[in-house]
Amino acid sequence: MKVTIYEVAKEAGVSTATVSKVINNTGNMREETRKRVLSVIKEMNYQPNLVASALTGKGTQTLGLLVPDISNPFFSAMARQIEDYADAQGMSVIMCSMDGNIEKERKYIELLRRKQVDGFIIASSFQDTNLLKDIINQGFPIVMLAYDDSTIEVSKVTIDDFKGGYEAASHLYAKGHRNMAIIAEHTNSSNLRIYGYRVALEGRGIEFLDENVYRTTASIDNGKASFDEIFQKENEGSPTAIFACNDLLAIGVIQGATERGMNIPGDLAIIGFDNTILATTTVPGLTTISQPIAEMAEKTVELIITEIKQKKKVVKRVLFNPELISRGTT
Amino acid sequence: MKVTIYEVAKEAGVSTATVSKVINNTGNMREETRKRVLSVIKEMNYQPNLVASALTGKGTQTLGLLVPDISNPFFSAMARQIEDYADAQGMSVIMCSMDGNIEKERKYIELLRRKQVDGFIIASSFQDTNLLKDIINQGFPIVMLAYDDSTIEVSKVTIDDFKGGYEAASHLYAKGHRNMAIIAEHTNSSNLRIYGYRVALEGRGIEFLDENVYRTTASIDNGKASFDEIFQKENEGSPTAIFACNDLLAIGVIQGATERGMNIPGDLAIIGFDNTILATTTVPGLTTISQPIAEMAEKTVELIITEIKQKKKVVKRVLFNPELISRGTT
DNA sequence: TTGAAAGCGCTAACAG
DNA sequence: CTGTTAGCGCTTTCAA
Repeated sequence: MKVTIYEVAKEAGVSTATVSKVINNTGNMREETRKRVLSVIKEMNYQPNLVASALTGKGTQTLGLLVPDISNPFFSAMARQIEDYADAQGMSVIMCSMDGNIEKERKYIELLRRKQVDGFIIASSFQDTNLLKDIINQGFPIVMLAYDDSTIEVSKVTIDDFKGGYEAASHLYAKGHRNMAIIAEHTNSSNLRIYGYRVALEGRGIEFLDENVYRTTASIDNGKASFDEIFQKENEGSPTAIFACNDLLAIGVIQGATERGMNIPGDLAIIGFDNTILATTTVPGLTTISQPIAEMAEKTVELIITEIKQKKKVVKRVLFNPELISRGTT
Repeated sequence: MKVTIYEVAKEAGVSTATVSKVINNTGNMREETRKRVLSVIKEMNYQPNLVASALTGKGTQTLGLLVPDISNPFFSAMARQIEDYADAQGMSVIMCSMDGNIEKERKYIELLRRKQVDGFIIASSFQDTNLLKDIINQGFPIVMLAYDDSTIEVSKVTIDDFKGGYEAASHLYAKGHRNMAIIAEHTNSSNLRIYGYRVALEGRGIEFLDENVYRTTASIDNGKASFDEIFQKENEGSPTAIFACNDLLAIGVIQGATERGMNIPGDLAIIGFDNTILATTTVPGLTTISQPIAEMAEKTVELIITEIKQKKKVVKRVLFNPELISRGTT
């Protein structure tokens, strides 16, 4: 049988209240008593039952992390950092991959609610924002990470997507490119990146053409498909550079270009976004826009924990700076 | 205020016992009663508190997943599958990255114990096996995934590492290589892979030399460092092929070789292990030995859940077959 | 078919 | 400084 606070109390010759106090370092008591209880705890290898403790109102010390797909290197890198910072605060994290699927979103949100998680971290995107609004109304702390939906009033930690797009375009321009295409997702952040890219180009007198924007969803295969689409218009005006809104897409482009025997960056320059591990494994290495994942994760955890502790809603926006990592593809 | 089973009971004009029965689909009752309770539940948007339910003895419906590092693509792929299969059984998973760090192992194990997880999945490796033995003795269900330590008596789901090594060597031999090196980790599974590799070579009359085995830990940088080590012996007998015991190491080798201007696979053939997403992003693609991650994850979840439900230890060993995925590096 | 009531293990007034 | 006790929200006999 598992040892409970009662056994410890009896063995130490005190009440459960006293034991509870030493566990939680609350209240005062004679040093001698504390010592004795402590030694009994150790001797019996007593492990407080956090479920019972949670039931009395002290939270579950667990966070729900909702990402599109934990097996995507960008999110797993993010998850890892979140795990570390959360753990440093005594919090565990339950991971949930949504796959952009509304049904999964509903199921997971409900499950986490029932499990009484202390807060939610929503990363990157979410389809059914009404679900989010519901839990916000129910008073659950939420922080959005790398995801900005202005209709949702919660703290948000994001990168400056506009600036990222601007820098990508500026970099390509500096390398001499005048005709470029962009492969983007159907997301808010992609839109901002496109906008930054556009402003950078127009500021340099280059016309921005909507037809040079290709939309798809993040995957290597889709990147390759977009590449094919771009280059099957066998016209003379093919772009000399492509800005992909994430590394996965950029790698698809690299693969497509390589298959066609194109030289990178000679025939085609490529720049990605996110600076995932994948950007370091290609040959040549992928030039990309880096997000400071660790700092973003740290800030996210800090915000959510603050909100949990204060037991009142806080709404802050924290914006991080993107950084261009120049490698071989440009 | 959150709505509890009491409010529901009162509103429906029944006792909490009855509400509990309809939630859990237990006991019998008039259909009309059930209907009425159900409608009140819906109308009040009642969400049963799983923490309270856990306290009464019905488990927490959560699993602890202990991996070396969730940001490593192999483990994040694994985690994703485990999450899916666990969720299908109504279980959540708390992720924990150990980093091969004994202190973290101790902390996480203790935390998960206190949180009353229903079971543990230990993936790939673990330093302090005594911790494992302790929780086994305390009756916690455990399954080991892609990790075989014969001193620990629990269910295990692994790949046939011997066969994987054997096939890697056979493949290289078939491609005409006679002088090869192997980069391995300090793990049991690496040892088995080396052994399979050795048997394959010796069976073909090739002498196996211990000096051709390089040991390190999994990372791209270490792979590159091992490559350098192999080729800095500027002797004439440099290997024409390298078998790396995982994709990360293999990619380090690709990078090292590329930097030296070597042609792959012309000057050097490379084969990895795991078939992670990284193997698809290199150019040329990395030939590697694939582990059936989805099936392994499914089996793992099945075993742990069976053990949890039966409330008694079961010890099974499930072995999966590796598969050679031939790409451009050989 | 339904309900009363005793827990599950811990916490937090409150009293002594 | 320490203990008594009433919950936290749900489940589960056992009676009725």
